[in-house]
Amino acid sequence: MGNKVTTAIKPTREEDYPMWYQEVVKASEMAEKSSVRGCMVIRPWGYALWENMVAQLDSMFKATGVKNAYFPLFIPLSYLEREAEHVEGFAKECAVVTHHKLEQGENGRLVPAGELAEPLIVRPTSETIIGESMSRWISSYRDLPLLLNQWANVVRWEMRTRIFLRTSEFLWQEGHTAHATEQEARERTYQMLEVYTKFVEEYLAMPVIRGYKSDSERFPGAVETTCIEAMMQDKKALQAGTSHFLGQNFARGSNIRFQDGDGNEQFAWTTSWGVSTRMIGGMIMIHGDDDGVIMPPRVAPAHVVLLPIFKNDEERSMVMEYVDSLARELGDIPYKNRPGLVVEIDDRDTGGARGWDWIKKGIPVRAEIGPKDIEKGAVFAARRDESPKVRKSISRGDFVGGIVDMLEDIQANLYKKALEFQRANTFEMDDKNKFYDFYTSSGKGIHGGFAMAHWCRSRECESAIKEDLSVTIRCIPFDSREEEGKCICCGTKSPGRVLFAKAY
RNA sequence: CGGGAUGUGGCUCAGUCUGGUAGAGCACAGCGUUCGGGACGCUGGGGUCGGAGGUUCGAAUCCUCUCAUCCCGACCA
Repeated sequence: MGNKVTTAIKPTREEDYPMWYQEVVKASEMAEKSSVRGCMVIRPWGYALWENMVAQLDSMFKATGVKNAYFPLFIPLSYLEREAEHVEGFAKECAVVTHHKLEQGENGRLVPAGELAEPLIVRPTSETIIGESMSRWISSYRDLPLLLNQWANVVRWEMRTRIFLRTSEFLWQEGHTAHATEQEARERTYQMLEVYTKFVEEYLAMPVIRGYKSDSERFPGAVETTCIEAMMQDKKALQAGTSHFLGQNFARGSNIRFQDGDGNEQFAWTTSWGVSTRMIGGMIMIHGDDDGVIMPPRVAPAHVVLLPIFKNDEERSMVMEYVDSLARELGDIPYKNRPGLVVEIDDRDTGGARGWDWIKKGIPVRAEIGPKDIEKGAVFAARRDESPKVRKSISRGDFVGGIVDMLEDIQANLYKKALEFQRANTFEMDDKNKFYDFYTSSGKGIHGGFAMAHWCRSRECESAIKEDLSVTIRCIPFDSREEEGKCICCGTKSPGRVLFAKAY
């Protein structure tokens, strides 16, 4: 009782962060768990967000010369075997198709029949099957570089799943490129990581740290894996995207060869890079509050919801007329990569619950419009990045004229807030005891944060820390300064600091 | 795949120990009163109690089997 603040989402982040996340996803109607084990249903509000993300990323890829294509869902078992580390990495989580039809069995149940000569796996990633095509398409250095991307679903049979963050089936894009030289392939690897960084920071408003993965965290079969890591509000790290330099490993496995200008035959150098629906989970966890999702305006499924208020039919027709014309006016205002603002009109007569539905969904701007506003030629507006109670009367002209600035201001605020949080919870550490305390000290189940600490580069120290604290090396940051130091674990010489954190 | 728990209207659960043939809150529909407000009242729709078998005059409740989900451990965009 008393003056306790009621929140739309229970439990709150502080009370139980993982449960809060589940509730936010449900309450925002973005997605739900499917009756199919480990899979999710992405609902219209969540899928519209994904479509906006896809549209933006797709145009950014194309601007770098990448072209889209589509490859089979099914991959012959033998293809996977072509790269040794790749097999090891993915074999344990493959869905396998062994039959091609169903027959009536005893007691009328359908049973699989028609066993396949060679089982097919459902793609967990497509390096091998795309490599097979590349090997046929490439014969000369003139065919290079080959820059491909596919938007697809993939399946990884996960033990424990979490909606958006880790599901057995998920949506993503996978870029695959082949190059004549090592240097060009490496540059492409970094270039695409930059694209991801730009997208995630400028559109999802998520500040990230770019870096290299340690050997143990590398993509199976890659020579070098780069990544972007973001800090969630529970101070855990989430990998938001990866870009791999594959060397000639997959080219050897898939026989991707070309003749260079001197007539010599060489293996191509390849890359692959991907981001997935997991980013949605990250966006929710980084910006959401105890009232639900907060959508960054630049990717929001809709920008403004208009909430008409009326008591009778007479008021209704007057208010709706005003609301409709306002919606049309807003719909003609271009915003970022979109031709016009997306406006929702919610005229349900469900009392106050109506406004809260949109708060939970995270729409950037709400505007209540009733007879009093119309009289004043105004709207009663609220921003999702402010308390639900903060609502201001703004003249219609100022609202329409200032809406883009308001959206951009929300976008900037979200990024700023997230960056401040990340910085406030990132520490340089040189003392092993302090490091261990950082990740074990009590306090509502949320510990530590990001620790920038020295590491001797040995696998032993890395796994000792993982064993002791469930803390892993998220990346070796690109921009960490040259600095000699002592390994946080064993005390021997270290060439520089790396980013440690608990991770999703 | 090991350890623990749970399956009852759309959701959260009570009822299970001490068998007697299904309940609450929320959500949903209708009507009314309200309302710049997560409102209130009345009325109503919706469940073969995860599934199969057994014990019994009678099973949500007891027994056996089975399936599924969740939490904890080894893997992961």
